[in-house]
Amino acid sequence: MSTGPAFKRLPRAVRQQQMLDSAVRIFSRRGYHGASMDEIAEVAGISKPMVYAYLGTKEELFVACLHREGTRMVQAIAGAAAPDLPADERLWRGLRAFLGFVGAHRDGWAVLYRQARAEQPFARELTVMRARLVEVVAGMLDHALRAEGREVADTELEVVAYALVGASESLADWLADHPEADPEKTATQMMNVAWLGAGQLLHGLSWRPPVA
Amino acid sequence: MSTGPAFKRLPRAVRQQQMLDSAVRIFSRRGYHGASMDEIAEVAGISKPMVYAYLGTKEELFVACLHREGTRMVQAIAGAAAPDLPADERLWRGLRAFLGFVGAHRDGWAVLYRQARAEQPFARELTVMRARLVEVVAGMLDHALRAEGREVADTELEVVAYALVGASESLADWLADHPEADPEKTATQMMNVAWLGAGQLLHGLSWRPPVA
Amino acid sequence: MSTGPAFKRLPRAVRQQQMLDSAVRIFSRRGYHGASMDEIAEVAGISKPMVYAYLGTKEELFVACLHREGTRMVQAIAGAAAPDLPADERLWRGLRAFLGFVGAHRDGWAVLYRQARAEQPFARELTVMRARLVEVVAGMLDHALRAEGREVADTELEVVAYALVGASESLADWLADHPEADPEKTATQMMNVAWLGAGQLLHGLSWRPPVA
Amino acid sequence: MSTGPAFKRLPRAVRQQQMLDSAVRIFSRRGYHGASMDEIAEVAGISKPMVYAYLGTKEELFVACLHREGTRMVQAIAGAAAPDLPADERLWRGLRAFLGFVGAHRDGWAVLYRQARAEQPFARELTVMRARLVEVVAGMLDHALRAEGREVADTELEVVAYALVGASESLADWLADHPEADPEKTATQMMNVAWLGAGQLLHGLSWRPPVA
DNA sequence: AATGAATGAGCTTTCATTCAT
DNA sequence: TATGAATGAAAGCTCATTCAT
Repeated sequence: MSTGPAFKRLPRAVRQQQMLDSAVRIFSRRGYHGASMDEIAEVAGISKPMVYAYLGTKEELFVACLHREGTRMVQAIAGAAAPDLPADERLWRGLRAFLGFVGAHRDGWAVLYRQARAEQPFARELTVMRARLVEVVAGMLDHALRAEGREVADTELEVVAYALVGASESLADWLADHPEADPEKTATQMMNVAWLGAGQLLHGLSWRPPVA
Repeated sequence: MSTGPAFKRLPRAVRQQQMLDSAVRIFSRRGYHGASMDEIAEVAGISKPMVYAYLGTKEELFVACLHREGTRMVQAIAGAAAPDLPADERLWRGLRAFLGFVGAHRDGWAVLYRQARAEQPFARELTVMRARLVEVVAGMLDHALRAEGREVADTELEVVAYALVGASESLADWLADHPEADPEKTATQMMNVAWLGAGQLLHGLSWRPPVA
Repeated sequence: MSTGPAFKRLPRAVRQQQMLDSAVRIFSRRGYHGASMDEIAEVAGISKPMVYAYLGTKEELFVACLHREGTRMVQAIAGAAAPDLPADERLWRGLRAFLGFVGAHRDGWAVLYRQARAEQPFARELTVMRARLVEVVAGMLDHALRAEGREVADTELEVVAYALVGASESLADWLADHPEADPEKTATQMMNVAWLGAGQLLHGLSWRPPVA
Repeated sequence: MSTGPAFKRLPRAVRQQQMLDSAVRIFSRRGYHGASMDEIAEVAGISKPMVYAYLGTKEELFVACLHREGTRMVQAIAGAAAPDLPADERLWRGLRAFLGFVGAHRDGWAVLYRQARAEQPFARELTVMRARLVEVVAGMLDHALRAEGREVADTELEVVAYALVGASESLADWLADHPEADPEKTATQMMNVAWLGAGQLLHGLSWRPPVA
């Protein structure tokens, strides 16, 4: 007597992952509008009504993709920046994780993200996503400030964090368009701007990654 | 024998601008795919075939919008940053001009840009556009560097410029979502990150805009 | 539990035939350009997207019609002219079959054919079709020649066959415009010209169909 | 003092011929539907409203082309076949004139004709045109018959003439598709079929053009 | 659970044709 | 006379989405 049904048909969870996999592939390759439910279903090796049954409309399907990939990314970053390190080290690790992730999924995350930015219906999901990131970064900064016994208004912190996140997203985009570029090096350069600022860069200073 | 405005049979040049105006509005409001040529024509107060006659296909029309708005923006920025000022002053002016422009055309440039990134066919136009911006920013930095007798590889400059532009774009986005925010103040904060870097910010330093 | 006809959800093969039937009707009635996919779908009792799903674009649909009707016709003719009869008998039977077929499908084949000649994209299909016919006729002639121990260059045969086919097509056209005319009699007259030639006709000779 | 107006603008008749010239060019090159009034006007070096003013709608314009070219052709043929020659000689001259004409206007007449056959609205004009030809041919045959003291029903004559005309048209078409072919030779072969008939050809007879 | 059959709705694009100057 | 400006109307094609089996 088995502990569960015999799955001649694959179990629901597995099927869903297959669908998401192919959806991510197609959305990335063709863009949100260029992708057709037909092709997605075909690539998933399944019939269209199944896709609707499991993951809802095209919009919902895209959100699901966004969600899954975004969660993976946030985890990758959060996992990299241990809270008990100095601020610059944490920032560096976070950045490296972020750009590393994007570099490794050049055709996945970055493109989905780009698509999402273009369409209003995904604003909500994006906002949530970005909020998590900003929160992480702002947390780092706040932590460091408190360690020095100083304090800053929340909105100011948010704007700074937002700028940092924005710059990183931009570089992520740039990475997606430059397959030959090295994420590690790009992260270093970003760190230079972010940590030292253009002013000091111009005066010859530069930041170097700690030796691992 | 009134010399008053004739509402029909306008000369080509005038009609074209009307069309572009309407197209920018609609593309921004609905997105590239969401926009229909019907609506664009209607808002322009003209029939569809005229749009095709004067500005070509939807794709070409979008490129035309991108081109016009992009050119305006670049001019606004380049005009603001006089070449004979110190680097931080130039950067500041450029930033302020950029965020000011975006703030003033909240429904124009930023949205078009976002749309364009999502669709392959506009890659070319975008590359050109961005190249101009990056060139302006990189030019500022390069100028400052040479003044100090130092030199940096082009790609490095490009990445830094890219990060700065990206951070600004991000804040532009943030501005678009926070109508109550003050562009001037946002520019100042951005300048802080960009010029001083997070490191110094954390140590209590801060940059202040020069008194006009 | 009726086994009566279901009017919806028919299997693909059936629908395709319905579509082709309707397409042939409409193309013949309105001409290739005059025909609209809308009307074809409507007459087939189905929605437009199905037509596209099963038979492709308008051009492909027309080719499919041409192909189906042409094949039917060639079969009718080839089946009529048994290879072991004398040449004139075979020619006669072929002719009769051809004009009979056209007479029976007055609104089908002849009109499609006429349409196809006018449009470049169908040249290929037409060439193939006509080649089959010419081949059949040339085959008859060649067979007869060899039986007499003589031989003629292929191109000459082709031209003669072409002329015969052309004359027949012309009469087919004439039939289409004279609904009261008798295909059988027309075939006899054609046979007179084709077999005896105008020269002998003028001298009082005439050819009579063999008593069946 | 000039005997007429000074034509800074070309006189109407000349303009019309220019338009017809370019119309024939475009109709032949693109087909009736593929041709656009825009292109015709452009090629004629004139504005569209002028075309409408001078030659009416697209349909009327096409009929005008058909008419002019058809008339030229009929004249060429009628002029070639002098009535006081023996029947075969007249037939031969007519044929040669016809195929010669078509060969010389490969992109003109044959293509217009092909187009016209495909569209109902031109049936009338075509009927008239063909009637003139059939009349000419039937006249030749009738003349020859009467010379021998015999007589044939009109419809029979018409069918025979029709077959001959049809065969010739077919070969004209064939010529249009085979630019390398020699009209003279094609005419000879046609004459063989038409005059001697397939029966005698098969027995080794052949007709030769009279030495000029 | 799974799918082939089916469609409503909409979009871009083109063209013959006519005003108004 | 001559033309740039303007449009009504329609057609081909695609797609997300849902029945009926």
